[in-house]
Amino acid sequence: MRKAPQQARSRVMVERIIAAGRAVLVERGYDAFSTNRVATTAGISPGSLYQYFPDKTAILDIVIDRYWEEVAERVAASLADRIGSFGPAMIRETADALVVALEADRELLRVVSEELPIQRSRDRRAALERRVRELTSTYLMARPDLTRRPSPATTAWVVVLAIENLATRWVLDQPAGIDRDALLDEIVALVGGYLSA
Amino acid sequence: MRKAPQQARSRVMVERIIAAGRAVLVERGYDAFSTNRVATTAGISPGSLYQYFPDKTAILDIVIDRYWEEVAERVAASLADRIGSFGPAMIRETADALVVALEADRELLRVVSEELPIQRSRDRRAALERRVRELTSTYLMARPDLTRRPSPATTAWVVVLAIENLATRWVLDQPAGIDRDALLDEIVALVGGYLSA
DNA sequence: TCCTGACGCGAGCAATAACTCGCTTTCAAC
DNA sequence: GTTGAAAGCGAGTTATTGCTCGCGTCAGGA
Repeated sequence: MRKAPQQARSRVMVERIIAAGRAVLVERGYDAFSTNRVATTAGISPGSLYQYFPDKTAILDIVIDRYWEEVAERVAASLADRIGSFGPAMIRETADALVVALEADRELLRVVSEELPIQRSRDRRAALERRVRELTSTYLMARPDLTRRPSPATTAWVVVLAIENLATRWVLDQPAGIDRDALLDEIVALVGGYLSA
Repeated sequence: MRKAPQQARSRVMVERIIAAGRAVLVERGYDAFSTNRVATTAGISPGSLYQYFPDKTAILDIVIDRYWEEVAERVAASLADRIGSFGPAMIRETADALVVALEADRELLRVVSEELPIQRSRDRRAALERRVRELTSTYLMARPDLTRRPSPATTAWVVVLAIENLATRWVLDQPAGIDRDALLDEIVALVGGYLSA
């Protein structure tokens, strides 16, 4: 950020710009994400925009960061509720929390996952993924009775990737014949079967 | 294509343009994929480019189409070799064929998967995915003894998505501590465990 | 060899977009 | 109320890019 907003009106404007950025992204797509259009949508002038954001990508980054932050927070909250539980129920509930979090802003998920040059959101997403993977890995090391797989790190990699991808594709594609409960059944079967294979 | 090349030299040029398109994509990234740069890289003038391609996206589409075509062909060839076989060996060999096919042009895979606004390659990729899914689904219906999962369509969706994603991420991220054999072990365990869950 | 159409060229047009700068308006401390 | 700084404006600058068009060149059949 180029300069910290000091007065209340400017803090409001920064928020309006971010909100407008999200709106443009969702309603017009990434191609239409120009500084001029974001400014117009926010009801301000391009010059004002550049008082607080050094360039176009800074706005984009904040929108994306906030999105993943929100997803992470929701999943983390669900996990915190169930510390100590384990087995199929835990898998199911965690997957459910992820699906709910992704569904909360399906339109932005679509843009972020399918339209954006992924490089942009990659770092933040990878960081989130790594955190979850490490959590899973240490959990597996602490409870070796839960699986017959030899390497906790590898196992965590597989599980996290599989769940993340299934949840994302399900939310975006809404495949016919698979409702939410069916999806969770499949995820539990996939992960459960894998861990005891 | 705007006009069919008739003489040999123009046919050569069309190929040179496509090759240059691939090169620009791989070496400079999607952002640098401009018609002028593609023309310069091909050693021709922008005007010549437009004699055969109606617009920029036409070149891009051909490059991407050819990539997925090649991947599909390699996997299909591997499957054709093993018609009739089944079980863990088939899973392993098919996954292996996919990994090999994706590794053949890792750099282009990176651009196509991570840098391109996915919408571009989505149709072709989705078509390929659907073909494989339907194949898997009918196979599962013909051999209900192979799995305990109730819905062949859903099972195929899960299996294809999981394998595709694990293979792609492995090729692109080269995760430490997981070599090719380990990856295939994990895929076999994941899919095998799931089918008998 | 000549001629016609296919081929190829590259300067340049039109549109767009990121970003700036000189100016006015608003705020708040005194 | 005065004043200096912060906030806000929007026309304009610069750079890029997709694409065209008029003109010269080359291939190959007669």
